Amino acid sequence: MCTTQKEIIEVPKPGLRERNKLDKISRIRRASLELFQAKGYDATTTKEIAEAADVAIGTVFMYANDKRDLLFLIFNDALDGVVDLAFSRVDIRKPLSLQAFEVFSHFYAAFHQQVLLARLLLRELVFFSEGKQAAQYMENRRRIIEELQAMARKAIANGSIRADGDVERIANTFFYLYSGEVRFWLSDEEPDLKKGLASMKATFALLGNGLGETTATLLKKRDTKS
Amino acid sequence: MCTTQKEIIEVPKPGLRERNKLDKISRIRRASLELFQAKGYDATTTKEIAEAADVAIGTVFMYANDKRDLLFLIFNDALDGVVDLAFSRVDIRKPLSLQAFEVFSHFYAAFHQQVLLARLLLRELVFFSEGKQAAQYMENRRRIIEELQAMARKAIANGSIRADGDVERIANTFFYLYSGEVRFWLSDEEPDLKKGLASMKATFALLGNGLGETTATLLKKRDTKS
DNA sequence: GCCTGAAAATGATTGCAGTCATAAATTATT
DNA sequence: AATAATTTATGACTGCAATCATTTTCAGGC
Repeated sequence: MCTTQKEIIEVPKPGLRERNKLDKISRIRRASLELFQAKGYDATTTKEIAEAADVAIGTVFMYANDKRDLLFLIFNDALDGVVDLAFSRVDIRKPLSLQAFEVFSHFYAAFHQQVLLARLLLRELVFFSEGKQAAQYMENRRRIIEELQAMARKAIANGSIRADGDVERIANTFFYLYSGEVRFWLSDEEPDLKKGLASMKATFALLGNGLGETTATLLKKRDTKS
Repeated sequence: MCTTQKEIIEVPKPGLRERNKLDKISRIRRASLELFQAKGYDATTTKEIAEAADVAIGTVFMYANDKRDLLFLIFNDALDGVVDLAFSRVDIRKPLSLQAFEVFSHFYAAFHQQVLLARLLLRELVFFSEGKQAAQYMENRRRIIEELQAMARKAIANGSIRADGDVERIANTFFYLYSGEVRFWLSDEEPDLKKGLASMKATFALLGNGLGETTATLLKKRDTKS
């Protein structure tokens, strides 16, 4: 029976070693979160975290390349979930800029519950991270951009945005604007969720409408054709 | 003669103390630059910098709050100059997105000469810096945004962009796009100046033209009117 | 030229992030 | 069941960033 079951289910055996490992990581994450919240990031020492997690200091640095990597360890799983949720709710009938806004608003909601840590996360987050956990974060970001590209592609197929657009550029542009907006929002002492969202929405709309530099040209062309 | 001269020129006397100070700062800057370039940022110790600059370690931390602040110390003066140059060359007859592109292209040129350090600078640079030198950098950024706003205002007066635009939002938007673009560019192993500039130009043009979400609406309105 | 207060400079010291040689725990092999 | 191989865990230790009590240097008043 047992052997049969083993053969039927493909990946059912986490293995003792693996389970121990995950348990330790989990304890480190919890300890980091609690101590960072209670004492602040700088005031918390990695040794304290190790003690609270009941592991040796060396173990902490097995799962986080350095202290800042612990911030990613804390957020990564949660953010993966947010990405899933955010993109499962897009409505491709809406204007693309609004779709993008709604996607990113989920991130705002998540960050708003952890302003202090979110601020630190974004402070430490940069294009050139190297930590184990930061790598997962980067992967997450790649996914976001990919999904945005898919949205842009559909919008073009839809005819809801101009057809000459480069989906990669469009996706990156939304991401750059989001990055700027969210940092600006979090740089406030006590970030206001509604205000932050309104600002991002307006900025996305600006991209949607454009500055109007070519409007004149566009109208002229049409006149000539018709 | 001397006393007369003293009275004529308003701020001619730097004072010995001030001169010593500036000299020390200058030596620290030079030593930091040389060592960071020669050995890399992480491999260089602050003690080495102090020795090379012929000052005590404590003195280094009088003029830089921390090690990352030294990066700003290195770049600040140069960047101030770049800002001056960049904005002195704007041609308000061109499309706003092109003006902005030309402004930021000066930064690309500057960073291109110091890719490694520029990467580090932008890695360490964030919205929430606190160092003495970082503060100067922030001030610099404020100036950039202000100038961008002025450019947007003129463009509206010009009639070269839609009049309903919020200049603050427009300026921020350009800055966010630049920030994203420049980081993406520098994240490449060996950043290509032309490619980087072309990418920023295209992204700015996208903002200028918009995604075309409202084009249909716009044309319809016009048809109704005429 | 001397005195006093203030600003700048110093470097021994401290506390922490992160390492690494060693050990323990788990899995694989016979 | 014994042994080998591999992965995970450990914590004493190291090197460095950053501090701060003390000393030195300068300016301005008398």
